[in-house]
Amino acid sequence: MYDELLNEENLTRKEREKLFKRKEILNAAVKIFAKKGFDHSTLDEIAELAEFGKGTIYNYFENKRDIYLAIIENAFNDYLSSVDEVAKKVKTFREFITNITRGFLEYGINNKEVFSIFSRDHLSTSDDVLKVKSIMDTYHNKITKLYEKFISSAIKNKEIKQIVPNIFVLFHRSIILTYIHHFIFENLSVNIEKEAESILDILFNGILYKPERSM
Amino acid sequence: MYDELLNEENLTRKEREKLFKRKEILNAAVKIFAKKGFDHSTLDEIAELAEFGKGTIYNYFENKRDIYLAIIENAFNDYLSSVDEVAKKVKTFREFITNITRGFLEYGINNKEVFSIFSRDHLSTSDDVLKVKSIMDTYHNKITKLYEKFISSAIKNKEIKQIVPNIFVLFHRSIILTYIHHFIFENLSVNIEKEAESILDILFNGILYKPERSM
Amino acid sequence: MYDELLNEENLTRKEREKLFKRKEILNAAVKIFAKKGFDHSTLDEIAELAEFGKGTIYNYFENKRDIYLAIIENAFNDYLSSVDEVAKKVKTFREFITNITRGFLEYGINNKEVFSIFSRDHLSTSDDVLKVKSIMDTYHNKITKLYEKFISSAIKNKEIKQIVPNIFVLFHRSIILTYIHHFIFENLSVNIEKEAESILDILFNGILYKPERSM
Amino acid sequence: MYDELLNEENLTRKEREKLFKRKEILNAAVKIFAKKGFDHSTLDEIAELAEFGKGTIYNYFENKRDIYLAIIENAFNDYLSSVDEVAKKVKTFREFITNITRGFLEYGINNKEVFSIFSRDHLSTSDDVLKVKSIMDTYHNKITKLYEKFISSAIKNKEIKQIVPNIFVLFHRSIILTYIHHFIFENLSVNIEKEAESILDILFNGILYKPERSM
DNA sequence: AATGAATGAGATTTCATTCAT
DNA sequence: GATGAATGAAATCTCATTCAT
Repeated sequence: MYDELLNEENLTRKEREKLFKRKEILNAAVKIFAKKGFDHSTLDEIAELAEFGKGTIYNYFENKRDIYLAIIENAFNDYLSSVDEVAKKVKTFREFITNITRGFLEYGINNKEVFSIFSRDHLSTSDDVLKVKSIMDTYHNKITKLYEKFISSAIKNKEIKQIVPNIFVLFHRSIILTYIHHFIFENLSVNIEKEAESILDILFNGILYKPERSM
Repeated sequence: MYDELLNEENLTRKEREKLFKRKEILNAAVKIFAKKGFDHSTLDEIAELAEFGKGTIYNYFENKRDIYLAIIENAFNDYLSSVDEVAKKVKTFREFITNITRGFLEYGINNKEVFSIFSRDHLSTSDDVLKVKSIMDTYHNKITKLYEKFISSAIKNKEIKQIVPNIFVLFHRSIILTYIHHFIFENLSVNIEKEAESILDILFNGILYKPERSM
Repeated sequence: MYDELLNEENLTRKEREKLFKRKEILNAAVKIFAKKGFDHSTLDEIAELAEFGKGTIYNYFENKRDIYLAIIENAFNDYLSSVDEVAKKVKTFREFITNITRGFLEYGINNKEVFSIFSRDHLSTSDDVLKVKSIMDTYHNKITKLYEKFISSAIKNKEIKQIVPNIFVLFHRSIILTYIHHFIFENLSVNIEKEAESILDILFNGILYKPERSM
Repeated sequence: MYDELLNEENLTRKEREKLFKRKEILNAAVKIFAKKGFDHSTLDEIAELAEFGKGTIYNYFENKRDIYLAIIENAFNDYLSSVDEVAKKVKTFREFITNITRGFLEYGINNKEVFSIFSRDHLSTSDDVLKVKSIMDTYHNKITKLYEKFISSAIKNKEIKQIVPNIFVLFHRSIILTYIHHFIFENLSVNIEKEAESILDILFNGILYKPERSM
């Protein structure tokens, strides 16, 4: 999404350059934040990795927190976009969940740093991160809306049990994050298709042994 | 577990006193850390809440990080102890999971502060300055060992699918934490029995609609 | 006034020590501020001159501005106290003005640094010094009140012309400051009695009521 | 005086243009400096108000301090010029003082920004980083010279008391500044003639030689 | 000549840790 | 053992100045 902005025809060279540099800074910041967390990351480190002077960063972001928020916001934006895209493309609940699961897994595996930031702070309550909370809330609500449509019709059709959409979204995300965490943690390579299959099997059918596969 | 140490007969009064004061400090620290996170908590605050002089803290802990690690360690210790206790008490896989689910839910709801710290750190993927990951590793492995016994026999008995213990532990923990977080966040009151039931239902049976209950 | 606090019997040794150190810092700060002005004075300089670590300053003052305000406030406090003291002691307008002129001259000559700060910023409009303005206003009003009693009775007795107290206070202060400035500027030694006499001569022979106008 | 430079015939168009732009910058700078003081004014603000790029400023001034000094110098220059002009025009001491008083009052009321900067600096006693004192010294001496001629002849003619020219200049300036400050501060409208009269009345009836002393 | 992005020195402030009492 | 005053390293952020375009 952000990247696409760079290709927009209707930007001047200057503007494209500015956007490009901004992205360079964000890329550096993601790496530092992922490794050390927000509070232990210093602007010196970020600037150094971005190969800019410390002061230059402040021409692109108001302050350190802003950089962090931009990252979080971008990540959620990507998340939301991908869910939205899927929602538009598919018909059934199962298709919806399958697609999202795959997309999410893929994103997480390919963006370990973002994942790391995301999973590190998403339960923090520090004052400074209240703003993060509110961003997350906003996106969570939008995403939930997209799930809801599919969930409620699936419930109506007696495809799935009576589940609370809100919880289900958390639940689904939590399973996927767990998987991603596992693969990053153990430094394993991932076959997206296959892992998505496992996740979906458990999600839909649970862990009980069943001789006849129902999926 | 930690508390039991205080009652141990084989400690002198001095030692018991020391241990008691150490615990006082930890109790204060948990509250502060839970509220503000590690970096925004100051030793002044902790000392004040613990009703000790700031310097005194250093007679009980090497430094601020040590206090934090002690808390994390205690939390994982409690977690391990409770899993261990259950493992000793029950026979079947289902009993095992049911008990742990209930116990964990109860603990989380009743120890919001510890839960808050724990859930912030239980997924750390990089070992930053806080060195939480190495503690986590150790405990995670021990806990996985305890799960394994039940999982492998359940698989053998065709009670459950072929699941990877390692992932399952993460998975189980994650679901429960998600629930707890949800209830704390939305400030809802929790019926432990009932919620454990929901969790277990989804875990065992998945979300697909089934007219005839199989549990 | 402030100094007297140090001798108060009802303070513990600790408290007296604290007050003493605070004063040490203020003394250092006055010198730096006088020489360089508020904005060009650094805490490093102040700390060094006070022979304290930079951080120590913050155990006695909230921030740099606070140090400045304490100085301004002390100066005005001294000023007010001395005017008040005189007001209580004397009967006539002429005695009042004479005493104050002498006292002020003496203070200014003996506290060149304070004078320097005082005359440097008393017309500043920088945002940061708005607080200074309000302190100055408060004191100016109190001091004007003390003048008023003498002025109005002197006007009634036809000793002096109809003058606006508010302006007169400014005016009187301004004359004295001019003198002090001159002596500091030219680095001259001052005979307080004599200079006060000159000032008063100019001042009085301007404002004295005279039936036969000579202008 | 400075403005006249612009009309000088012996300048090329280029030079006149350069001078014009320099003045544009100074006009902007005066406004900013008056409002925020030297240190809280940024070159960004000045450049924006002057409608130039930040870098352009450096084609006209060596650095920020230079801009400030140019303003101070201009102000003192105007001050000196106007005193000089009056000195050339009038004969008597009283005319001299009357004219200067009116001129100064008028200038101050009509150039609040310049007045604000001027009155902040006219008493600097230590030559800090801004190096204002040395400019002040030079001008003060020149101005004193112009006063001296009138003062000494007036003393000789027994029009006025024996006064020190140096002090008298300060004194006169101080009274006027005090008035201007008062009117600006209280946001009062000023009748120049009338206020000049008040000032002169107080000033003269203090310093006029009077055979019959009333004190 | 005009520009404004890049820069880094330098300022304030915080706070974990030390240590003399 | 308990204390808290003293400390200075380290962090964020600002902004005058430079310089390539």
